[in-house]
Amino acid sequence: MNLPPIIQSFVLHFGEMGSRWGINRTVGQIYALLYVSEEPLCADDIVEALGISRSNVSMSLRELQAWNLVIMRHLPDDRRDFFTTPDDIWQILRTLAEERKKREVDPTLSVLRELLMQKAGNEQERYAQSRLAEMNTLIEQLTNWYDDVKRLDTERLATLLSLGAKVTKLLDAKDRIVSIGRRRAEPDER
Amino acid sequence: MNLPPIIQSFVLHFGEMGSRWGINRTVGQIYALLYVSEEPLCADDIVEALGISRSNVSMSLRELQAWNLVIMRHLPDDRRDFFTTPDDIWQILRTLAEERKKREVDPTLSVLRELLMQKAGNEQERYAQSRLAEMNTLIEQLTNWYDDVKRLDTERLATLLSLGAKVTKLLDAKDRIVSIGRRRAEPDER
DNA sequence: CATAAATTTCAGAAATTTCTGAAATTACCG
DNA sequence: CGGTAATTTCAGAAATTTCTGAAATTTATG
Repeated sequence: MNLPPIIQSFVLHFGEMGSRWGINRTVGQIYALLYVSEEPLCADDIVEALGISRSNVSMSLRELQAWNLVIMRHLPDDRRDFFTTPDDIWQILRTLAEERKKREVDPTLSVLRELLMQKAGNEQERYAQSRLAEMNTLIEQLTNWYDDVKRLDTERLATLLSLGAKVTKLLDAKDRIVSIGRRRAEPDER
Repeated sequence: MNLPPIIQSFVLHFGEMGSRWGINRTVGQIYALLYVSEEPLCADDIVEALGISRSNVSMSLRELQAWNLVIMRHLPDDRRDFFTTPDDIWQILRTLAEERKKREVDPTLSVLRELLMQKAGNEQERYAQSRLAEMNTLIEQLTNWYDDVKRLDTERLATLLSLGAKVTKLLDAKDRIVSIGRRRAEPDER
């Protein structure tokens, strides 16, 4: 591996974190490299930059494509495939959330629903089902919230984020304001 | 493994999902078993239920304790350690979020900050740093939001969730209401 | 359609992670 | 203390995942 120091550190870090994030080292390194590269890279660029085998690059790129985390591009008069990450980091975040949900949450939700349809055979199973029901409800609340929020454009999403918990205070304030509005004048919104 | 069918399916599912969630099969199975068990279990109960070695149970419980996902309890006149999960699933969610942040996000944030302090050696590194800066900003926004929201009590958190994207609409509405309030009367809140 | 370039596939090697059984340690009790 | 039950540690075995090189396939071109 022969990269400028800052880039190398970043690439190595992503490689090490890979296992915690459910991807492997090479996939993490390739992603990091593409993320900080201004121009799209072809497979052999990656081989050279990271010092890994061509076939490993091929399989790892395939993995990244399955995650929708990289974009394949073509240059005129060049039949090689080139790869980049999207420029917009908010878009990357959305993709990441979507794919992780698909892989890490949806299968569990579907198992929970199936197990909740079954008839408990004894007291032990009845208790277990009550716990599964709690988990199911929680995950449904979270995914409903997520489905709602993911449709926001970036600007509104950023607003929502910057508000954080203040939202609930705003809600309280809004209730008071509405009641003041009702007392003193008829607002044109409910 | 000899468990009632519903519990067995749930335990096996958590085991399979384990690798996607960054824990291993046994840890996933033990957690699932404890989660659906009404009474605390001791290590030998787990050995028997899951058909795995005593030492594996010991190491996996240690791992779950490191994640703060299980609680150790003692029964009178019994020197064995018993284990359960917290009853409150919202509390479980908070713990999970906290621990995943600690393991999956914080190390990256710290690397990003360090790399952003360094002086770029060339144009390639300058571009890379601009990308790192974007990532750093995004992660900071997300973690600030998280730090804010995690302090909410369960009721307010549930309210926030159920609102979802409607929050931004409420904000718009609130602006209009406030302006109406201002025009027609002096509200006692800003 | 022959050739060449690029990419993918895949069997087995290498590396890593997980699991076990035996031994060591700890905690408690009379 | 000495004994016993419970737990932990850890070296190596087993299982799984990752990686490679060689061969096969795909794609474009004259």
